[in-house]
Amino acid sequence: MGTSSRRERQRAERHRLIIDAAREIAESDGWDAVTTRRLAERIEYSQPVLYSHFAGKDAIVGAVALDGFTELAQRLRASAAAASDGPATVAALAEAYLRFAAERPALYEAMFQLATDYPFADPDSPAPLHEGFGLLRDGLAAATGTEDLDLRTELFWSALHGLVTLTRSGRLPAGAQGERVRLLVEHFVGRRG
Amino acid sequence: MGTSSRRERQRAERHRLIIDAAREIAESDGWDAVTTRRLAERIEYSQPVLYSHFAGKDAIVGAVALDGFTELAQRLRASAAAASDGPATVAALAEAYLRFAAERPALYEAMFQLATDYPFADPDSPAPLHEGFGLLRDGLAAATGTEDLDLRTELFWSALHGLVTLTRSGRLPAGAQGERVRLLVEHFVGRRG
DNA sequence: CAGATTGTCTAGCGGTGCTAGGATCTCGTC
DNA sequence: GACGAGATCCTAGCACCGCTAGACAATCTG
Repeated sequence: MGTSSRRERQRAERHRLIIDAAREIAESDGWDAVTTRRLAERIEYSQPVLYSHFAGKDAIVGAVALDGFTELAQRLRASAAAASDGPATVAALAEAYLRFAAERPALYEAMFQLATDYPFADPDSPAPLHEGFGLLRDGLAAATGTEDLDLRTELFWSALHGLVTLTRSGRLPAGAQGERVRLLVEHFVGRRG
Repeated sequence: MGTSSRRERQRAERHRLIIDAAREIAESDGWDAVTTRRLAERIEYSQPVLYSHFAGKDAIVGAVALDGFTELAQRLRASAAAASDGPATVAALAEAYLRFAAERPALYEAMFQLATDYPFADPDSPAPLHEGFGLLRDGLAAATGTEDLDLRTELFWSALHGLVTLTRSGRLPAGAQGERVRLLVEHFVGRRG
């Protein structure tokens, strides 16, 4: 039984190793470079071992995406905690969101383009997603009240996500992101001069 | 020379045939089902023929995407023309945009997820993209003036695009799209009651 | 030590985008 | 009308993909 607990621990370590390897390859060479053969080589096991940990490649991507949602929630939490009043919180959240997307492009891609599961509002959705949505909602509530709060949060998230994807694909010029954030916050917390 | 013009015409027809075949397969079975082998079978030629028309599969997807941008611009133009005043135009544009994305999912995917070229604001970008952006801009200008117009147009497009992708991936519940459009327009043309 | 169980690897399946090289068909010229 | 030149097209195959069956080795159990 002592041995079997060691086995379980080693298995968990290898599980983590696979996820980290996938993330590292994706961050350095893009998700196209994340193939089961390369993953196997990286973790120094053969391909079939991957399938004893995950149902398939999609599940591995999904695990990386979940890590991403955790990191995003962390960043949003920190930025909201550091802001002074309601409107400043909304601005800080937006900036933190866009900064995360810019600094972790492979992670963001896994979260929103590759792993299409994990719905937001669903009670069954993993905690980090729930928390991320909740942080945005609380920020908006502090700045603008609770009317249509869920819908406005969804809209706010949509605008942020749209900015990220359109900027990333080169559709929007990358330069004026700061100005766009300013306008975004203006539109969502009401204008004042 | 009469024969060579016929040859050119036939080549152009086959070019069109390839694009339409790709679009049809994508719309009925998804883009994963659009393979060069299936395309070749559909147009009743062998695979290499595809490569005498397009540089690769990406170029075929890009051609479908361009068709999509043309159709989107057409819809936006029609909906703007039918609207009464400025705010109504903005609402009509938003509704037309979301309706297009909902009715032509494969086309929208080609335009925004698969064919990452074609920037918006660039003067070199194809006419339909330019026109689509211009229609959104003109609608916003009629409702809200010209201050920060380009940036606000980019933001408006981002919000629409974010709504589309998050809804499509199941992240947002599909039901309340009408309410979200109402809020979106409210946020962009100013609140009144 | 023998047997059962667990863990891992080799080898291979059917699929992908893409291309080299040969066959065929059409055309202008004699 | 026969013929060489050139355009046109197809067969066959490359390297890669995600995934899996079945053989092999290591470990635990009686």
